[in-house]
Amino acid sequence: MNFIEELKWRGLLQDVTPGAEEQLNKEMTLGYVGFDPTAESLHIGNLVPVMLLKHFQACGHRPVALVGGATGMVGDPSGKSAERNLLDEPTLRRNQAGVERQLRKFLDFSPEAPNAAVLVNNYDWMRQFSFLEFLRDYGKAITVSYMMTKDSVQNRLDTGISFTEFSYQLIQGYDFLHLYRSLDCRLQMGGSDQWGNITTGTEMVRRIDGGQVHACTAPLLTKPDGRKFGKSEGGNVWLSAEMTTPYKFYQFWLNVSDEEAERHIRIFTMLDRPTIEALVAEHRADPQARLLQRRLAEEVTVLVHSRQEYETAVEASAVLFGKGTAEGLRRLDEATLLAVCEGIPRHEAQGLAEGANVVDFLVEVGAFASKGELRRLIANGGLYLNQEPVQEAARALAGSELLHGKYLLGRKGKKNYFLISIS
RNA sequence: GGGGAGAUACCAAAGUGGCCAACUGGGGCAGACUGUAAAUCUGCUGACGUAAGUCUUCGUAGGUUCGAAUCCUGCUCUCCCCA
Repeated sequence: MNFIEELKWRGLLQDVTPGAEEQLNKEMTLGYVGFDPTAESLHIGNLVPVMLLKHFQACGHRPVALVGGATGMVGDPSGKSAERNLLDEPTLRRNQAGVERQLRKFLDFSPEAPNAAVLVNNYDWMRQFSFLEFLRDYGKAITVSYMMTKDSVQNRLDTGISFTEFSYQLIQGYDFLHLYRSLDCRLQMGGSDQWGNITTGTEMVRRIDGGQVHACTAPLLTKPDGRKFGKSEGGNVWLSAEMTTPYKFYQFWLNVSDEEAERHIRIFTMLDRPTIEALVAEHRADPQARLLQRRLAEEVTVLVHSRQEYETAVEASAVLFGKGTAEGLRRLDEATLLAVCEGIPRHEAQGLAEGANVVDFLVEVGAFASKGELRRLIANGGLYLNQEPVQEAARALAGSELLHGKYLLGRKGKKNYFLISIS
């Protein structure tokens, strides 16, 4: 399988250096992607470069996942409109461990495979560098005017950029040189926002060692309206089950628009071309069945979580979004109810005073942050309890409304559920 | 080193003594329509309060004033020009 061709039809290729394809066709090649540990978990935006590595391996090449323990200490200016605060050391190390653990899951590291994946951390080779040594041996190879031409720097010239973030590309560039020297790694991949940083690397390898290395990038995903990809109601969609429950994760994919679904199924699944084309055709014939969304959600949830967690998410979705009438909900036995609600936010209450006011109660247990907000929501008709709309804010709650005498299933808008359990 | 400009709510950006909890746009949330879609339309978007209203907010610390986001001073940060 030709890697570059594969990326092309999947819509995963934005830029590629001339000669990259020849190199890949010539021999098994090492290629790397860097992940800076800016959070304890990767999010679905990072899934794009992860897929690059997966396809790279599937095409017979050897993927290197680089965790940016060192680069993460400095801060990448790419795509940032302002200087960020540096993460402290303990946070960074915790994040690093989390990211490493996740990366291991996506690639084949089994030692018997000739193209087994490799995991490295640039902190390992950057930490022993002295500042002077780095300046003398590597900083000399790159001119300031070259560094200034990068978009990531240009965009910050008016609003300000520290020397620290300005230097980021040198550190990342050195990574490439290091991997080239130590592993004969010849390709760096990433999102298109990384193009500037990556080419600084290829340039350093060329000027310092006279080596020829290559780069390719994937387009930055945006929603059809141009907004950033990867956020859903209330924030990022994380790969960690603790930070984004598998249910929410599944729901995110199930909710993508038709347009996005057609693009995403090529990007985020390993399904082959005929399979995908058939699915797309079938979906277009009967869009309301949302076949594409279902399949996409299945593939990605199974990849990131597991088959079992996927199945739980499907069951929960069926109950919450099916013909979920109030009576249907009451008929569920307690175990099923709890299983269904596993992935949704949960709040504990110390007991329910008979006749307690809805607004006061929900804010008290922490389901909502502000009474004003909740009142507005109710006035708009957006609050449901046990699948029935709440008409007025002053309504009182009765103990008889509780499911199994201790649960209250709330819903904000069409799809945001929460469960309150009362002891 | 010298001179100039600036810091406003999630972001962008008005406001230059009371009419400002702060125009507007984006984002976000909700409603209608639908397919848990897109597009469109509508409402909301500091906290508390049914409301009248009260409280906290315009980089930061003080000051002037009956009254400040708006005026003055110190501090922090940013940008531009000259050297």
